[in-house]
Amino acid sequence: VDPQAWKACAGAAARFPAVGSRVYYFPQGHAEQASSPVDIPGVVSAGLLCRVSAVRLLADVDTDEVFARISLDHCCFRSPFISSSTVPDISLEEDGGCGGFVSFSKILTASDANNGGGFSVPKFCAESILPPLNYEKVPTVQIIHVRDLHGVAWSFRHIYRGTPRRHLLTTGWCNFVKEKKLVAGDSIVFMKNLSGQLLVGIRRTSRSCGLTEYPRYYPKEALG
Amino acid sequence: VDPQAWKACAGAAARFPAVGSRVYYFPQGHAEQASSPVDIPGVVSAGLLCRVSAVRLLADVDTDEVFARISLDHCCFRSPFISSSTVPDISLEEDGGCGGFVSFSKILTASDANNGGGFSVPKFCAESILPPLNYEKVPTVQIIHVRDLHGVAWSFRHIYRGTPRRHLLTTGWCNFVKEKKLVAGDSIVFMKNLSGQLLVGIRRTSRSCGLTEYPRYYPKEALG
DNA sequence: TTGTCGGCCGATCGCCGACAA
DNA sequence: TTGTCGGCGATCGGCCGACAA
Repeated sequence: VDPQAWKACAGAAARFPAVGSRVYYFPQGHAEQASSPVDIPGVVSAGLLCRVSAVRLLADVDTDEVFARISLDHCCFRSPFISSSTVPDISLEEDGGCGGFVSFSKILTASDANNGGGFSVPKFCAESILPPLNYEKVPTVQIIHVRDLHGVAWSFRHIYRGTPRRHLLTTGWCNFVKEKKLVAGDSIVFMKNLSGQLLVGIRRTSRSCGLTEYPRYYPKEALG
Repeated sequence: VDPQAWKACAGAAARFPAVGSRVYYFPQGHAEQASSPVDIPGVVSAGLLCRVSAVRLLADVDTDEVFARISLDHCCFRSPFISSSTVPDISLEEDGGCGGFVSFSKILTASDANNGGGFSVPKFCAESILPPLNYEKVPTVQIIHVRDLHGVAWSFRHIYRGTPRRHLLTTGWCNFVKEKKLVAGDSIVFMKNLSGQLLVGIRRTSRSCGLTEYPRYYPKEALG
């Protein structure tokens, strides 16, 4: 995915090593996070000096969560290594300035995540990222087109209404919440890239990982 | 699952070998149906004489489709073997009479499978399997409780109405259709076992295997 | 500035008898 | 006997401004 979008979604604390830098690989730390068991005979807790041969910035195809795949080289050891998005204490790769790429993240409130309602867009986010509205027309409304990190297109009705006036996303929003399985506490990241295209990313609260809601089997009594 | 329920769902043509009988195992036929590749070095197309050591009657946990797991013994070869529900030309195991176990199957019509409507219960099915209604009360209605082959309980509102009168399942039915992903052309099997308990099974049309419906991402234009 | 609430209006769900195959 | 249809009432989704934090 786009590196700037990746960083906006991963958050300011996200770090990953530069390609070519030397890092220590600790199987212990890997095993604690990996879903498949890690067992490399002869490698003990001391750590293994490696060279970073590649870093790929990716987004989970199901959850949209961003992560980095960091490939390591060793004399007799080569393995893909999936890190979490926050890997502190490793050398930082920085680019020079944001260069017109802007992003804004908001933690979803209960009202945002209720499928009954829309999404309250903070004023700063609307004015800095969303296309400008024609405030002379009433209702003051437009359809915005956004792509997620996988390139899938979404549209939202963006309206400026209420007393006092505020920015809201209505039609299209609840469908997005449903599809992405968002809950209150998750964050949404709105971004505008250099071409002016809108992107949307997701940062989930740890509690919402892998949660699944099963429908009910037992209808209520319904005697006529 | 209950052997009689299994047979009612598999259909009259279903056959499986008796335990202890001798059968030939053809890797070719197995490989054509298996989802995982079958590769047994040294076994060629000639077939392998085996003894049936066990037959288990099962229902797929996702689709409710019934199948038989037939275990085979050979001098130096033992493997679980999953057959389809129809395995002709193998010895037939028969039990003596139905002994009070009754079943009725119906192919779902468009009206049955439309989530808008209910299910038209054929008169013979209602009178031979469903609990008797009190026809003196109006509306003539009851809630029936049914278990699927996995033991999951479902309830349906069973009403006798319309001109001319007919049996219908209404409340609860459309939820069942949704959960089981039934489409027109699939069959539903209603059964009553020796204890008078109601069971429900499913036989799917081949076309509906593994079909998945994805929701739409793009809401229609909705300018106010 | 923005989170939550109740009102309200329109769309949809799903129960109904009519009618014909 | 039963499949399909249009009608229609109840429910729900979701858009709205009011109001207060």
